[in-house]
Amino acid sequence: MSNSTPATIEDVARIANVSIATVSRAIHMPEKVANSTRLKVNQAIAITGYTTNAMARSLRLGRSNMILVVAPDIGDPNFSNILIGLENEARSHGYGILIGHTQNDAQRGLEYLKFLNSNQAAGLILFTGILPFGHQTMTARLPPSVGVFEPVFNGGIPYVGVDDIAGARKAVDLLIAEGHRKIAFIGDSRTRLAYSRRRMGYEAGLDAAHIGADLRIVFEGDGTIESGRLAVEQLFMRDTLPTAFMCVNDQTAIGVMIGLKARGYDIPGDFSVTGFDDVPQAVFMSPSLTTIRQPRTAIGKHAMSLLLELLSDGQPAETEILLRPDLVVRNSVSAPSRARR
Amino acid sequence: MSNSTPATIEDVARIANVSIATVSRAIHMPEKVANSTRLKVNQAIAITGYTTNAMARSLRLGRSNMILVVAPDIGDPNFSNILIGLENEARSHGYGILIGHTQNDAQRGLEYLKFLNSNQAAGLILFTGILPFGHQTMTARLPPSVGVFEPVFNGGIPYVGVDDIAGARKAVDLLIAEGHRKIAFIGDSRTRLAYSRRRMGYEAGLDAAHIGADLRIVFEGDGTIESGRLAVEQLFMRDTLPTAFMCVNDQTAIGVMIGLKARGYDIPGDFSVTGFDDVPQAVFMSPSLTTIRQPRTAIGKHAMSLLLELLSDGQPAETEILLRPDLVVRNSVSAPSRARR
DNA sequence: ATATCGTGTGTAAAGGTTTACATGGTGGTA
DNA sequence: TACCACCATGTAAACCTTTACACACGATAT
Repeated sequence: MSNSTPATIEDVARIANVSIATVSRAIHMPEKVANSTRLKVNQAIAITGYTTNAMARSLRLGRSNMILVVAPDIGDPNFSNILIGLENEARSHGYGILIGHTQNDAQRGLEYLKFLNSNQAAGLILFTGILPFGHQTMTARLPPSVGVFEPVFNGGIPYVGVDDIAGARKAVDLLIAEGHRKIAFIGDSRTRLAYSRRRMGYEAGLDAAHIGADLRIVFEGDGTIESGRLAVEQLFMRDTLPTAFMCVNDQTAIGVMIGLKARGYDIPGDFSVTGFDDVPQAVFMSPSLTTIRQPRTAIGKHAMSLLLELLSDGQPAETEILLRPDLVVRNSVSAPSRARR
Repeated sequence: MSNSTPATIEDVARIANVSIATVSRAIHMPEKVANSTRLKVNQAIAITGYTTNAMARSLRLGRSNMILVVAPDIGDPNFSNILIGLENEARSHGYGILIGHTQNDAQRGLEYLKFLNSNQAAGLILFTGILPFGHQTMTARLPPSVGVFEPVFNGGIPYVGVDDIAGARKAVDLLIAEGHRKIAFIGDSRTRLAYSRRRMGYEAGLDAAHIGADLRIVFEGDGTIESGRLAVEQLFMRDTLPTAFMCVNDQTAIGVMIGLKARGYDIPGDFSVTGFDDVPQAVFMSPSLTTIRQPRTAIGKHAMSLLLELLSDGQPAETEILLRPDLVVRNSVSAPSRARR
């Protein structure tokens, strides 16, 4: 049982006194072999401790049982929970997941492309909105792929994300319900499509409340903590102050809060702040951040099952799955202060 | 170039007008083939876009180019940065990494064991202090393995971690230097060896300062936020109050801070608190947490290079690599209040 | 001149699996 | 009884690579 070399299908066949073909069938197409034979084979498998050599199997089948997951940054706090969803779903279907991160480095992107070309992955999960493989992409044969968070630039790849417009709408509606009318949007329309959509939700909410363009303030940041801080500085300088800051993501919100606190303001007493994503830190901030939660594990699960579907059918059932983001009310929002209203 | 099926070594051989053996040699043992031939082969490779089929290669060689990383929980905030270190180091040596998490579920552990047995991974990185494979472990042939954070129970497996004793010593020394003498240790000696070592650092620090057993308070928790909160409750109930709480990890410290704040105390005015790990949240807490930083990316890098060494040599150069943890001074520690001293 | 050696290349086997095709046996129908 | 269909199983090829071994050729030593 604990021999030096692993048992092969041939060892099993010898012990069960059948051919290797029968062993293979007993494992993968049990209904094709007689009950008595199947029993013998199973016993032999138990005796030898045989497990199918995945290398040989993949070679023969021309596809592996691995899914490559490529993200720009695995350190991203959004990443790990998605990974859990991906991993669970994959494993329960006999697939494993391989991870790679590009750090937006074209060289590394190419390495993954080579990796895919060498047949090491049956499918691909992409976290970036763009294919990380440079211009070679056009000529490359990609395996079945699914995007996460937002559509993949080159098109043709289904994706799983969150309904950003609806999510943003929930945030802005909350602020309006609390009585805010002068609501700033600290955004970032350049890096991610999802971010542009959040802005659309913001605009839609104000439209619905008949709040005119004269009360709208939009600051274009880049989704980082620093850009949130910068937004506060700029708005104070231009003396166009809102009563609430609706931020495109939690990072930006953190920056905004740092900026406001540095100027001695109280949150939410003087200004309300909302985020988007519900990163793990959000609950530990002071005040804890009211934000929009992404159902991360569910996103991972859906993305993987969509991919698995693709792998078996060849045709995606749907090209876009948008999950419902939920409002998480904490302590960074209140009614606008009388003084500033 | 973008044919339907990938180019094989045979396609390259045909175009270069050599045998497949020569192609293989040109790629893997370039010094064995004549310059002119190597040139022809390289051109043919460029034309066909050939990449070695990793499945076939692994099958022939009897080992894969994948490293399996098994952690109890990939959502652990300590995890992702280590992963970055692991991934970078692996990739730069032509290996990819596969990830798995056990959630302390024996069933899943067994699946990974089968996975290893089917030759899909050349090596193993283990995050748990115990082998996650149940009692089958004894009989199993494990590939070369390296532990992270702490030694692996069954022994024989080298590991990379942090010098927990020295790290804890830095924390307790800081508290003592600030003037604290009655320092509680909120610990957890049961789940992880690393945690016991941190306690040893605590004891050693007090010994060195000649602070007697009568001033030492040790609460046995389980390393969770909740256990930190509970520790505060218990100590208040028993009316044995320290001036500082030295916590076995940041989670516990978070709990302690929640407990103290709930009772209306100011940190660090009334009580000082230290953590260990420097999780990403630590900086966002209020007050921000003074803690001991684990060099996570470096740990990942070292663990992987140790494993790669094992894969080529067969013999580990060393069986234990302890990295130096650094004190990160933030705002949760000050001199003890006069009232409580 | 022949023997010896080294260098560069080709031939073919092996690695473990899946599956198209062939085979043999059983039961049913004409 | 003869034929056919079907079912369970076996045989062998194929997937793509690496590498031990054989071979051919030219150079060097005897």
